[in-house]
Amino acid sequence: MGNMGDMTEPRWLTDEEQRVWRAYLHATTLLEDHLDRQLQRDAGMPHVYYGLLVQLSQAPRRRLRMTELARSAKITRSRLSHAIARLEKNGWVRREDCPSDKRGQFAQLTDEGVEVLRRNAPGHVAAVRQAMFDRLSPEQVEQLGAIMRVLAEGLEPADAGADLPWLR
Amino acid sequence: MGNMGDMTEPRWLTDEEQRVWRAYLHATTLLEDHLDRQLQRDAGMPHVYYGLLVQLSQAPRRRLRMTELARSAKITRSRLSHAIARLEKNGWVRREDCPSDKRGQFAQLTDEGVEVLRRNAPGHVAAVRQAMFDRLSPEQVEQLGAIMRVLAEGLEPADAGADLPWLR
DNA sequence: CCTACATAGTTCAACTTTCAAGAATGAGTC
DNA sequence: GACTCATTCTTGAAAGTTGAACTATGTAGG
Repeated sequence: MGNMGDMTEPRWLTDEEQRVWRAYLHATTLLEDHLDRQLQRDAGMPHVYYGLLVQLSQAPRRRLRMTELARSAKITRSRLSHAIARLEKNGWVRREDCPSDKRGQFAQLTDEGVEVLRRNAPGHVAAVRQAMFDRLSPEQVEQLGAIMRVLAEGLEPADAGADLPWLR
Repeated sequence: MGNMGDMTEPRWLTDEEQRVWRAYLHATTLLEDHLDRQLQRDAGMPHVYYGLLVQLSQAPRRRLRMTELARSAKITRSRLSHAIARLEKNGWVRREDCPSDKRGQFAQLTDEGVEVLRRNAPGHVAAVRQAMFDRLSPEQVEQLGAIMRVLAEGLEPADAGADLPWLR
């Protein structure tokens, strides 16, 4: 059932495409693992959690609504709830009620959280630089940026509209 | 302690580098989530597990030693043990003792496993194609391949030698 | 006000991943 | 053989993630 009514042979990947796809998977998993370990070791949290602190640090009053933070970090609200609970236990984030909407919560970066970022940002930037920017030519950096923007665009509004492009 | 003796101001990312880095994180997480959901929905397993079946399907006799499979899939042996246990419960993989090394185990793809792949490969390829290759120009595909190969190289021998490049 | 429905965030259970042991076998040396 | 150390794979507990169900509040229409 499902898509079995499609008689056409699927368009397999060419050899070149397969090579690129594997290189992509290979490199992205290695890099994510590398950063995860670096941050787990130095800062005591996974990469995603670190990203949450960064987002908060750049927000006005160093705080964001949960939904907003989830959206900008590309994670589910459920995952964010767990993550913030953990970061709160660490003392790096505090929750605050939203006055204008009693359902709402702000996640706010504490001074301790700022300090954790201050202490770990150099090491993290160094890791990113060493893994990526020190190895690519300026042209490649530009190409990578363009490519990643295209890919993100294709997945952004995500599932909605993906099958119905005329509704965009 | 650690790297606090370093008095030099860390080399922060330029604006352009930051944009590229964010685009990279953004696109890679969206894509991985997308494929995970596609495969979870259609094949009942996460992307990594699907990758294990693919690796096995391409190996001689459709089987690989655990360590070999872990290495080629870039995951720890521990993680692989758990994963294979789960796939075995599904009936898609079977374990076999290695005659020449009594510590060793083969993971072998079952006929059922082959069938699962056969059924899901078209959908998966379509997802990959739609997310990546249908959106990039041939030049971009080539550029992406080159870039990813460079990044992988830098992380490949991984932690060993990373801090001691003169030992390579 | 009341109903119906939408939105914000949390919680629970099932599942996956990680990390630190641990059990068994292999390999080298005396 | 006995000792030591390395390698292979597994296990168990803790941490993280997911998807669905749930609570509470907001919003629109009668």
